[in-house]
Amino acid sequence: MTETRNGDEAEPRPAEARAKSFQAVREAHRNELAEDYVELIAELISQFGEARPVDIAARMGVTAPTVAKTLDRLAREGLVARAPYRSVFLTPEGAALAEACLRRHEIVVRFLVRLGLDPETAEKDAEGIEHHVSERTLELLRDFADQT
Amino acid sequence: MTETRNGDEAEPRPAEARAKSFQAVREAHRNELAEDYVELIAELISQFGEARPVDIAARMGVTAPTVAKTLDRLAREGLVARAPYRSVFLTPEGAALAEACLRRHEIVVRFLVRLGLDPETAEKDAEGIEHHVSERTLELLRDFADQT
DNA sequence: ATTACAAGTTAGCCATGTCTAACTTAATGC
DNA sequence: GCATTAAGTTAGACATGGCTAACTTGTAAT
Repeated sequence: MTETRNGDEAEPRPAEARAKSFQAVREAHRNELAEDYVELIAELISQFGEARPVDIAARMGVTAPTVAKTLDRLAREGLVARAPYRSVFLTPEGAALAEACLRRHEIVVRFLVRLGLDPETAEKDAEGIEHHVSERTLELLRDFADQT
Repeated sequence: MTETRNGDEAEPRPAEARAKSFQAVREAHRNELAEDYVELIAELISQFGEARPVDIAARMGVTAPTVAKTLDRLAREGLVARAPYRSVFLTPEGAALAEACLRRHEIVVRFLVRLGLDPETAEKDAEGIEHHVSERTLELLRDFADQT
């Protein structure tokens, strides 16, 4: 039996298309942490001149060893540069990614606020949403936010 | 040195608030898979009368053993009921969760389409976004989508 | 009734992301 | 300059969510 189906009904949505969507979400999840880190690191650097693991930990809401492990991965991936017992810095690629993320983040926040959400909740929701917004959707959100 | 800071500048956003946002996102991620499964199972049941692991696998874009493992977890959590070599069904809690998710999913899709996105991309983006939308935001999206 | 094939399961591997506990290094204050 | 303490690292545990390979079960067709 392959998918008992009464033939004349319209296919709600092909199985493979859905599979692709879910695969894309999983893919997004894999990048998500990296994006949050470089975004935060960029911010810390512009605020304090450096990004220390302890500050990252406080803002990400995780412990220091978790930060260390993640930074190792990001270094492996060429997004950050680090030396033992020193602050973290972004590579050019890391900086580029951070900038793109920051831009996207701000668009999402601006959109949500424009929609009528309070800034605090907007920040919170944006944190989750931003990684799942396609380029096309981002444009639309921007247009909406920029509407007079 | 605790957070070198020049004192008179306004705090961009308190560290603990951000930590909370990220923790919320991680929390959402933990529920995400469960929600996607019950949502899909509900749909398969209404379409075909039953939800078979093989159909779930095809639509989630994963292999059968992965589905089996996940279904075991969902059963442990009381969301689905299953017997060896049989189709899967939802418990009352599972059905309730599925309904809530479906409702949310549709609002997000409707909103995106209303915004000007093509239905296919809307479905795709919704899959990622829906799990990160607060109740308040959902209301706003609904209002926007329902606007004449 | 047997056989063959599709579906489901089990076992075991791997990477990720979290944690705690224990240790090392660096910097600060006296 | 030495001791104290904060920051960073290392080791090791655990859960999750993927996978492949190999086995079992159920069913459909001859």
